[in-house]
Amino acid sequence: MQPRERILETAFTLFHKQGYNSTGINQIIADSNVAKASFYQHFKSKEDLCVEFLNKRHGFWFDRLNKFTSKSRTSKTKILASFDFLIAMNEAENFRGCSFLNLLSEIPSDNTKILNVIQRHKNDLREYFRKYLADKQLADHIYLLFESAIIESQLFKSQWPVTKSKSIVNTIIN
Amino acid sequence: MQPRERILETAFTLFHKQGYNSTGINQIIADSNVAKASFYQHFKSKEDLCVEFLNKRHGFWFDRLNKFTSKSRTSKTKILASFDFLIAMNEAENFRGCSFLNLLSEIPSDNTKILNVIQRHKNDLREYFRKYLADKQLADHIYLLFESAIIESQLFKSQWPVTKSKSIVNTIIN
DNA sequence: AAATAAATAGACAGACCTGTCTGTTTGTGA
DNA sequence: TCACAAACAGACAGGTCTGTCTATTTATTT
Repeated sequence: MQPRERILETAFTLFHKQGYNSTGINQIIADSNVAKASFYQHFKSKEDLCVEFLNKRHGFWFDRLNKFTSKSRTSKTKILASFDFLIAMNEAENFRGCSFLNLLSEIPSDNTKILNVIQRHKNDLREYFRKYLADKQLADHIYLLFESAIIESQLFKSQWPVTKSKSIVNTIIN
Repeated sequence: MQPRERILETAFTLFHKQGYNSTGINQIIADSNVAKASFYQHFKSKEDLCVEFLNKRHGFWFDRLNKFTSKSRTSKTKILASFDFLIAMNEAENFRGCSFLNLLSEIPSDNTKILNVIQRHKNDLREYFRKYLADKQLADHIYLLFESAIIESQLFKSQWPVTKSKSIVNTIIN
């Protein structure tokens, strides 16, 4: 594997596991067996790597979501399966929550470059629910419960917010 | 004002405005006109100060919430007013979101000391809604929408998630 | 085989951070 | 007035961080 990909792979793991500010360039290059000069040949700064990480995570996350829900046929079952996807992700990633929301709290609020990537990701998620539902109000309602499910399960290190959100969605959806 | 209080006052402002990791001890003591030795006489570490900051913020936040909703008489209007409180806070604090949720993303996930304080705060908020509603499922539903309203308005730097959540709550509440 | 590009190791600058320490000044109560 | 405690200023240790630099080695291409 090429150095650039090794770096992205390592950043993908470490940024999500440890957070952005707690992960230094030195650890990234050590773990990916790359020289520091090579790193700065491929990425002009740590912030640059962060943007690429978020883009990679964006693709990864939606791919997995779509794969996970692909078995479901109806809109309703697809949406309910999306909550099951959250449960699976919490399990697989030890309740580390959403990389995008975590970064939102880590960056200064005037960092528009990264903020834009985060907003784009969440807009796509909002659109994901709107795609399946004619009732846009209902779609937003579900989007808000979905976001809560993510952040609250991270906070309480428990699946109850997801299962509760899912059961609420099950009743409000027609 | 005594040094200890000056420190807490400064930390209260800076931690919320800049975040925990972006605020150094040196800035705190400079802004509060206190010697470094004095700081470490009152707080054994930065983490120690962080816990006290969260406790102060907890009291501050619930005080303001209760004051803001005190005019409302019924459970329903009190709950709806709680969302108006969020709007006012976003306005006053420039969409910086919830200090507790922000810290959740900043600390390593094994920091149980701070995590406990965060969980306690959110449990109290969950209890706040349960206090007004016999239907505990409904109370949790509102709690989840309330949390979404906080985090999403911070994310989009916009009040729409709050007004949308509020209007949803207005329809699901009896 | 020679030339060019890419990757390597790792020292270094310059700036931050937390926490400790020394020594001085101020304030208060006996 | 004397003693004691509290706050002061600020140097310092020891560690972190990002990003730059030199100099060497490996690959690839012509």
